[in-house]
Amino acid sequence: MFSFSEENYLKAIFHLERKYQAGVSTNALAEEMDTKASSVTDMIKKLSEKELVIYKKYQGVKLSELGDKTAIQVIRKHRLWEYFLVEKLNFNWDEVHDIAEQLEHIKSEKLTHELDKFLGFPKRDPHGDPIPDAEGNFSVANKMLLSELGKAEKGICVGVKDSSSEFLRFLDKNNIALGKDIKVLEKEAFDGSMLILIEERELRISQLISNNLYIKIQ
Amino acid sequence: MFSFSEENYLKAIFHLERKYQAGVSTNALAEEMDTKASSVTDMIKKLSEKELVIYKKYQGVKLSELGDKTAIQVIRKHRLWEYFLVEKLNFNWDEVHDIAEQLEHIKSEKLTHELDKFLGFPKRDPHGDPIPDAEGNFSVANKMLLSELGKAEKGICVGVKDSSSEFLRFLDKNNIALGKDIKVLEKEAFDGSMLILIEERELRISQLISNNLYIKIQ
DNA sequence: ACCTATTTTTAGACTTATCTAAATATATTT
DNA sequence: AAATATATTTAGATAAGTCTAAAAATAGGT
Ligand SMILES: [Mn+2]
Ligand SMILES: [Mn+2]
Ligand SMILES: [Mn+2]
Ligand SMILES: [Mn+2]
Repeated sequence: MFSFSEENYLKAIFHLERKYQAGVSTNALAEEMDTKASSVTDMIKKLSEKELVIYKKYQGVKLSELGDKTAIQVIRKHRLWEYFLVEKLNFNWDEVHDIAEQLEHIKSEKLTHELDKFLGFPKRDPHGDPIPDAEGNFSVANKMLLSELGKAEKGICVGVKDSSSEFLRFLDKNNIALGKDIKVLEKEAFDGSMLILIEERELRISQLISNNLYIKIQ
Repeated sequence: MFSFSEENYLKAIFHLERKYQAGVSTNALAEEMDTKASSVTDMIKKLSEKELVIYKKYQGVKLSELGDKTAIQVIRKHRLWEYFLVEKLNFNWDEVHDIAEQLEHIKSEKLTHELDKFLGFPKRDPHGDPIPDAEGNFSVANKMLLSELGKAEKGICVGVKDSSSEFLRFLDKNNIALGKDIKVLEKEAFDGSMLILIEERELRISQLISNNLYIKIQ
């Protein structure tokens, strides 16, 4: 159907549309895809010919209905495979992204569906991101960033915003994991750092950390 | 490491070397790869530059040690994924080949190993073909073709030579499956057809069928 | 040994996806 | 409103993998 490269562009546009709640600029896409603006223009033209995106010169790009649907299916596969790797093959959550980048391009609707069934139709991937169902519906969670919580407020850790290996291993090292209760004990106005209580341990974390942890309030 | 196309060529050369027990000709490879001889020559040159094959103009091609090792790893992944699809995801044995053709190119040694472990280190794929271990060792079985059996001889069905959907579905329809006992009741000299006994049922099969079923004698 | 048929290679072209450098359009400042 | 800066597109090139058509090498038959 579509090439790996086309699928990767669609996915990138999908994420950038949500990030900036607007059309996606050539430069933003070049940055996200780690490529040059001229390459992006070329690809956008091709995606536009295939009716996957809506594109007007110099005006940025956005996904068509078909492009959106296609991007979601790629994301669905990515997250299902990540879940598979962690839950069935003993991978750690910081090791799965690159492999899922490959697996997300495998073409077989039956495979995707049977994998989903085999995994018990999981709702979230190892990083707390929602796994769209076969129809493309995401289950939305009312999560917020830990940095938005005030003193004495608490919630459950439900996701990470940054899912780089570096950040995930930092969390591992400090025993921060999805599903754990977190309570804000102190909040430092000067640098945004906070003292949190997690599993009876007190831990001081910088704002960079609290800005990348999603919390659900009960 | 290597491209999908390169890996597919290596695999094809590997299979043809065994099929003809000799160097592989450009035309044979073109036929196997479903492409043109000129494309084969181009690719062979590239593989030769990368030291994956030994090639002398007009003299055919054979795998180097590195090429052999690489081909075996691709075959290992192909067969492990086929096993996974049948044993864990409820695929029928005639549905898995095309998906495995995609999955065999996923690059991650850890993934291959963890998958192998998860599956219980299976020795054979759903078609009875041996799955090489991490070091590339195949377990050899002393199988023979059903067509080579004489009247009153018997054995266990352990593999298929042709693993096309058409053949596999024919076997399904006639309740022929790996692991079943087969006894030759009659053998017709005229057309090579035979009457076999399989699970208390008598079945007449043409030589085309008996030529594509592997049997192990007790 | 020569002629012919077959196999294999080469030459030149095309597609996809990328790049650099240059041109053009849009946005921001003065 | 003009000048300048930034963003985007175009032009032309490259690499991988394929193709067709033509040339060259090998194999077979007499
Ligand atoms: Mn990921
Ligand atoms: Mn994820
Ligand atoms: Mn197969
Ligand atoms: Mn197989």
